[in-house]
Amino acid sequence: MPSSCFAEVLGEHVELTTAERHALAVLEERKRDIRRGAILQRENDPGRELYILRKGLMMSYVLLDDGSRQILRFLFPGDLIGVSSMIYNEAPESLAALSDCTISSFDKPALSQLFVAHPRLAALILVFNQIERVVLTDRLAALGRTSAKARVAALILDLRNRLPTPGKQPSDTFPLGLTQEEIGDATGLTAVHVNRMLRQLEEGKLIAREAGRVTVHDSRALARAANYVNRYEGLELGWLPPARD
Amino acid sequence: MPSSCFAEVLGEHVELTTAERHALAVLEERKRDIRRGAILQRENDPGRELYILRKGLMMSYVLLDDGSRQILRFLFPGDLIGVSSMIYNEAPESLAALSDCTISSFDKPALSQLFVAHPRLAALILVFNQIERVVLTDRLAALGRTSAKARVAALILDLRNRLPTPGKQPSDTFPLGLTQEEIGDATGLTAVHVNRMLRQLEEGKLIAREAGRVTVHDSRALARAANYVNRYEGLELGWLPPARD
DNA sequence: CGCAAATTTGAACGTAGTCAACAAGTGTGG
DNA sequence: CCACACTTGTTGACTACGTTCAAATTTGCG
Repeated sequence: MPSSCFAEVLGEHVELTTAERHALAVLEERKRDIRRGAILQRENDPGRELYILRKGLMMSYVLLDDGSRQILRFLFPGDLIGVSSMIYNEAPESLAALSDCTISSFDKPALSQLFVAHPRLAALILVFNQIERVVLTDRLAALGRTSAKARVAALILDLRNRLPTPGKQPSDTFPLGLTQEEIGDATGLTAVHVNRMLRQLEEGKLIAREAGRVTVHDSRALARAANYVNRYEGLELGWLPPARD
Repeated sequence: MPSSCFAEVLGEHVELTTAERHALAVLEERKRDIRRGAILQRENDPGRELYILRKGLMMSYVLLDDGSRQILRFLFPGDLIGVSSMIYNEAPESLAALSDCTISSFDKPALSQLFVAHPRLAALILVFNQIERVVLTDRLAALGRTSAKARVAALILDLRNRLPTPGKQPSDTFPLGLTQEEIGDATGLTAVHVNRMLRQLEEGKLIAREAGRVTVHDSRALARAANYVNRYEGLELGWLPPARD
C-alpha cells in the first residue's frame, strides 16, 4: 500500500526500492484538506513550500495587468507542485483548487536532502519536469498556431487522459469539472467562443455533453483535430542512475 | 579561464568548487562547429545526445501537420539543450542553428553520473529547468492573452537581455539576427503582421531600426507594453544542497 | 552584377472578441 | 421547502484584430 501519491506516479515508470519509497513517504507525512476555490499560493508571494496533490483538481495560473487570466496547467493527484516558485523570491504563478482537494506540503530542505540521498529520484524529478515542459510547449504551439476548435479539442483529450478513474484506464465519459470561462482561460479564448466550439464539436459528433459530463465519441478524429500527443507515454529511462539501497 | 560555458552560467549564481568545475568541464570536452541553418536534432528522431551551446544563436521548434512552425525557444551560449528529447524515444522538438554555432555534446550516462557525484549541480540543473519553464509560461500567457504588439515587444526585450555582449551588460542596440518570419513563428503571428507591429513600435518611438540592428529607445514603455519580467533575476537559492569537495 | 530571400504596403476577408439579453442551474437563507 | 440571488451557459448581432493574397521594393549574397 503506497503511502505516497507521488511515489505511486514514479512507480509506474521504475521499480522503486524500499529506501526510495521511504524517502518519498517523508514528503507526504503532513496532509491537509483545502476547499474548492481556495488559493494555495498567490503570484508574487514568497514560495516557501512545495506541495504534492493527493486528491482533487487544481490549476496554476497567472493574472495579467489588464485583469485577464491565463491558466498554465491543470494539476492532478500525484503531481509535485510549486517547484518553480521555490527558486524565486516571489512566486511566478498562483495555485488554486478547482475542487475540494487534499494536499501534502514540505519545505525546500526536504527536496534538497532528497537530491543528496537519492540521485535516481532526483533524475526522476528532472524527468517529470521535462514532461511538464513538453506539455507546456505543446500548448504553446496550440495557442500560437492552431484554431480555437483544435485547442478546445486538445483540452478535452488531455482531461480524458489525466483525470483519475476508478480503474486507471481513462474513461470516455467524465465530468468536465471546469466552467467554460476556465476552459477559455486555459485555451486563450473567451467563454462565449468556447461555448460555440463545444457546440461545434458536439454537432460534428466528436463529443456529447449532458449534465456537466462529457463523452468522447471519436477520439481519433478529436486527436487529429487537436494535434494531440500523450506526453506521459513513450519515455526512455534506461539512462537513469542506479537506485540507492 | 573557464573551460565550460555552462559552468560560467551556473557560476553566476553560486560559487563552484574545483570538483564541480571539473565535472562540468567533462561535459564540454568535445567541441563542434555547425553552420547557420543546420539541424542538430529533428523532431521524432531519437534524442541520443545532450548539447551545450558555446557560441551562436539556435532555436527549438515544432512543425504542425498543416506545415506551420512554432518556435519554442531561442537558445544562447551556456544553455543546456536536448534534455526534453533525452527522456523520450522520439524527440518532441527540433533544434536548429540560426547563426554559425559552436556546440559541445555528451551522452545520457554523463548526465546521470553528474547527478550521482554532484547533487548540488543536479539541483542547479533543476533550477535552470524551472527558469526555462517559467519563461515558457510567460510566453504561453503572452500568446493566450496579449496583443500582437505586446508579443513582439516582449521578444525584443528578451533578445536584448539574453544576447551576449562584449561587456556582459545588455546593450540597447543589437543585431536582430532573426527574419520577420522567424519572429512570427515565435510569437504566433504572420510575417506580414510582425512587420506592421515593428513599424508601430518604431512610430511610437519605442524602438528604432536600421541595417538589421534594433535599438531599444524606451525599455520602460516596452516592458509595460509587453508584461515582461526578466526570469533570470530574483532567484532564491539558499536551499541548495552543500557542494561536494 | 544578378538573383533569391526578406521586407514593405494595400485591400479584402474571416476568426474570434465584444456586448447584450435571456435561460438554466446552483446554492443559500428565510 | 421555497424564494431569491448569483453564477454559468446559450444565442444573436456587430466589431476588430490579425490573416491572406498579391505586388512592389529592398537587402544580402554568390
